[in-house]
Amino acid sequence: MESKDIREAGLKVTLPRLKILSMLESTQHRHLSAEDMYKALLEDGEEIGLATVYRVLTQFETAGLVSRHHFEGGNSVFELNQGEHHDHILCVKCGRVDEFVDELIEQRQRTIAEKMNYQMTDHSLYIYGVCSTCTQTN
Amino acid sequence: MESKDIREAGLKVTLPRLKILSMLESTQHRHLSAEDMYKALLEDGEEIGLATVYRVLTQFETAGLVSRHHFEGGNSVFELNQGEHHDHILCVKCGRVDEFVDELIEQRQRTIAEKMNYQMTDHSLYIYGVCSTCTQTN
DNA sequence: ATTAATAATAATATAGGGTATCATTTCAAG
DNA sequence: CTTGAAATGATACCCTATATTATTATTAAT
Repeated sequence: MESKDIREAGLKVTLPRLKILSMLESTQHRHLSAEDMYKALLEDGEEIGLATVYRVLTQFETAGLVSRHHFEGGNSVFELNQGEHHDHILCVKCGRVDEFVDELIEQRQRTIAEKMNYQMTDHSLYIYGVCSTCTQTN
Repeated sequence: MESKDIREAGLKVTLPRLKILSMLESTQHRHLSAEDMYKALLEDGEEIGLATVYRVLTQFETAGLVSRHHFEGGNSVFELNQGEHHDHILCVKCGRVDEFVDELIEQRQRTIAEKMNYQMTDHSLYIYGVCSTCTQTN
């Protein structure tokens, strides 16, 4: 019942929003760019404009339904907010994305912000590397 | 003697490159966007094109002389590589940028990459918040 | 110093991600 | 249903950054 989430965000329940939300829920590739989604929707026979995809994703982000990530050297990528906060490790060769949680790093960041007299609002941590598959292949 | 660095990078020593390098060395604002530098050069009466600024900075990055950072919601920012590696904490209100080093976080990142079978090549950590000045002012 | 080979520059066009505009369509409350 | 408000889709546009290319500057060899 995704329509509930949309309604609770103060948005009308429309076909594009339902499609985009369900795509984010269902896909194995949980980190998708707006362009990715646009193309996938086209292939599914949905006539949804690219502008709408961007607009809806921005609204979802504002409503706290999704997060936007700016991975190095690529487009922005969107991810459904579910489960606990996590950071990302990604392969610079194949683009694979994995997630991890590390409470020690989280704490340490809070400590640093305090020490430097910042009221922390957010943080982003990306680890880049070559995944095991790509290491073996090459 | 900045010309040595440029020559060692396999690049010809030209006026634009000298100007850009010395600007990165001298400024208090050690984190500058290409646009920032372009404007500053214009004000100094230098006739250096924006494309050249971008080109030179990319070459410097390739040569390992500077690092490029993608701060949230702004242009790319360039910084001279000197001293040890550090991460950044920045103010979402005034754009102030501070640096910090935390060996514990560094280690932890390496451990995580290992555990997840990634050969780590790089990482980026940005903490966002409101700096002390902006907290008081508002 | 001159010169020739080569690389770099400046100006401009172009690319690419993302947003603004606006006429048309869709939703949902009565 | 009807109707007003909100959302959509098409397109134009903005902005950062890169590609193109004729001209200019640098360097190494004379």
